Formats: sequence, structure tokens, C-alpha cells
Amino acid sequence: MPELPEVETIRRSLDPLIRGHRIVSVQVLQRQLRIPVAEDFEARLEGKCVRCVKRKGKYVLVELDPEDVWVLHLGMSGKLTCFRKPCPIVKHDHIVVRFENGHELRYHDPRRFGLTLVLRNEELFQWPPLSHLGVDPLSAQFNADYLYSAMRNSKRRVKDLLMDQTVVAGLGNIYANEILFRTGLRPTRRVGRINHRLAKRIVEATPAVLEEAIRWRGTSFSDYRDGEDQKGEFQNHLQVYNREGKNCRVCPDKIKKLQVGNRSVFYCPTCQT
DNA sequence: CGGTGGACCTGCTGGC
DNA sequence: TGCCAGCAGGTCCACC
Repeated sequence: MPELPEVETIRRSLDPLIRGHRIVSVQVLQRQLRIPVAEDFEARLEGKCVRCVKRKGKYVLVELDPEDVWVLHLGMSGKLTCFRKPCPIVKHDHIVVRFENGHELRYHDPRRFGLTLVLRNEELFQWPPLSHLGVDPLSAQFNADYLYSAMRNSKRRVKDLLMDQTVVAGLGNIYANEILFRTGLRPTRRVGRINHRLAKRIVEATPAVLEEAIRWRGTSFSDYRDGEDQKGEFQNHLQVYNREGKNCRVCPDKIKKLQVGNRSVFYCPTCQT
């Protein structure tokens, strides 16, 4: 479900609701997530204050006071929602965190592809999934030279490379498809056949798409909600994703869908070469 | 090492 | 109405 714009929207909505507040109790209803929830998970959160909520790629990082970082990844169907007062627990609510001001933070994830753990500050960027993440696509490090050097000498498809979290952290299937539409490149194009000028076009389209999606508070097809359980609107502004057979918004052609490597790719045969 | 295909899990939709 | 196949925003691992 959540790619960078959704995780960033959750981060922004959650931060003001829990920042500075103390965790009084932690309840884990389901420990079997992608990585089992550790035995000491509850004890390491209880009594601590939230310093701030950050994001790294698709990971949510809740920094705690006096120490430790609560790390979450939402997988495909994870929701992280803060309620202002206690609410009934529903199916697939796996973790309930209660604050001294009465707010309740819920982790809810039907498919259980998500994960959560607590790390000490100094362990954070040594923990392999995080330590292996590539550059943030909204940072200056994501530039044409960087992308071009990641692409040359590789035979991969450009969409697979954009979704490789060790190259760029935060893009998934929706936004990789959207970025390539706006770049005019077919998702199946081999990166060895992309020159520096085209790499620059990808690099320019990427923050444009992501920032627009953040302004619309993410893409909600079914599950995704922000930290206050509100839907996003970017599904109404997608150019190709989930638009098979619909008219291209730029030319008279229709959007096509292919299965490539077990995932759907969407593109306009006229606009993308 | 690089690239591919399946596995993990539940829920929803569409065809019969 | 019921059943079943296929598909879904992500990641990891075995295998070639």
C-alpha cells in the first residue's frame, strides 16, 4: 500500500498528535508480522515520550525520549492511525499504544506484511534494511549523475531499478509507473539504453510526482488512510496506474497494462517509448 | 553477482 | 447465492 507519499502523509499527520506525549501502555494483539514482534517490545515503549516522527524511505521512525527509536514498515496493507479517544478494537488491529493524554495509536494490517521493532539510536542505521536504503528521491543526492551511474552497465528494466530500495528509497509500483509516464519512457526499457539526458528527465519528474501526491495526501484505492484515518485524493490525478483501457490524458491513445515480473505495469504506447 | 519467480497473508472482485 | 481464480500499494529468499 504505502509508498513514500503515503508514508510522508502519515508522518506529517501523526507527528503533531503524539509529539511530546508519554506512552502509558502498549498492547500487542498479534505478534506474527513479517518479523515477529520481539518479547521486550512493549517494555521498551512504555513510559517513554515521543520526540518526533520521522521517515526514511517507506519506514516510519518514531524517536523516543530518553532513547530508542520505534521503527515501523506498513507493508502492503498497514495503517497507522491515531484516535483522539479510545475506540473499539477491530479485526486486524495488531498493536495499540495508549498515551497519557488519552490518544490511542493503532497499527492495523490485514495482510501482515508489515513489521515493527525498537532499536537503540546507535543501532538504527546499522540495521540491514535501513542501512541498505538508497538515497531519498526528494533529496539533492538523487541527481542525474547518481541515477545514470546506477543504470549504466545494468540490464534491468527501468521500472525495476526505480523500485529497488537500495538505489532510491520510497518508490513503489504506483509512483514508478507515474514517473515513467511523465518521463516518456516505457517501464520495460532496459536501463543500459538510457543516456544521461534521459536520466536527468527521470530525476526531474520524480520529485514533481511525489510532491504533487503529497499535496493530495497520497493515493487511496481501498485501505490507505493517513494518521487521522482520512483518505488521500491522488487516485483522482493518476495518469496511468490502474487506468487500463482508459484514455491517455495527453494523446488520443489508450492506457495499456502488462504483467512484468509478477507486477502490473501501466503505460501509454504513444507517449512512452 | 545479477536477475527472476515464488512465497508470505487476507480480502475483494468478477466470472461462472 | 456460492465458489473459485486472480489480483492487490512490498519485501525476501532460493535458484539459475
